Amino acid sequence: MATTPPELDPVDGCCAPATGAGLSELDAAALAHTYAALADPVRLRLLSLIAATGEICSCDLVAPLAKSQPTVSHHTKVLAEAGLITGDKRGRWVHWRVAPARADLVRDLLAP
Amino acid sequence: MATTPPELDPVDGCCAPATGAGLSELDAAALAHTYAALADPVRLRLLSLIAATGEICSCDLVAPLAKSQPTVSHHTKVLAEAGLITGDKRGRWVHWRVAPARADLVRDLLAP
DNA sequence: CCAATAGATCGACGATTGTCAATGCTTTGA
DNA sequence: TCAAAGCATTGACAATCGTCGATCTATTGG
Repeated sequence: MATTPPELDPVDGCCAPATGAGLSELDAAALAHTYAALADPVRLRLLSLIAATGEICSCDLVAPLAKSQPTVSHHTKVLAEAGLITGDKRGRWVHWRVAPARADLVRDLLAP
Repeated sequence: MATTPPELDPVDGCCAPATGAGLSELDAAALAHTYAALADPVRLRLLSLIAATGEICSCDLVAPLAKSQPTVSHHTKVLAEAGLITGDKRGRWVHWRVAPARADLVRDLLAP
């Protein structure tokens, strides 16, 4: 390794400065968005409740999480926007499930 | 559903208040801490650079990430505190590597 | 010993986030 | 048709976070 730092040009004013190896900035942003959805204890417990029950209604999430209804609604929205869960409204209730395409991933994410 | 929240006592000094299924609050907090470390695009690119090179010095991280030196230092600290990377100081430089115990995990986390 | 360099820490700033009370919308049951 | 229930949205607030300039510490080379 160089005893003198390689001094790649600081920023060439234009495009992504040749990160060379590693994640692209786009991939990094997308990944970070997913991990941000998992970066909250309440959301992790929420997700694990959904994963454990297979399907659960929002009204049955408020009590175990010990959070207000708007707060639970907020967290389900974040997880849904990250594509980790999907909810379908049947009558008065919204039933949440792990997004099918992400089922395996979610299982791994909850027990790493 | 109870219209009144069950009023679990915030913490009963003892055990996890019957979440029933799912993650314990302790496990959730620990997991969330790890995912929080991954919830930033710059840290993900930083981690992928370390993973790609096997070992890299801080001075070689500033340019590819296009962030100031204090910012890079901050991010390496966050990743290290999450146990994802370890750095050893050799002379004037700190060399960063993926934490050996987490190598497999990190590989999966970067290519999910 | 001194000047230079790698890196950490501090202080400050704007931006984002988690939370709840209040309110609005929609669907059901009577 | 009406009251109630499930859920979303809004607005506000404190707390946390990402970033950088300035500064401090430690190590090297001369």
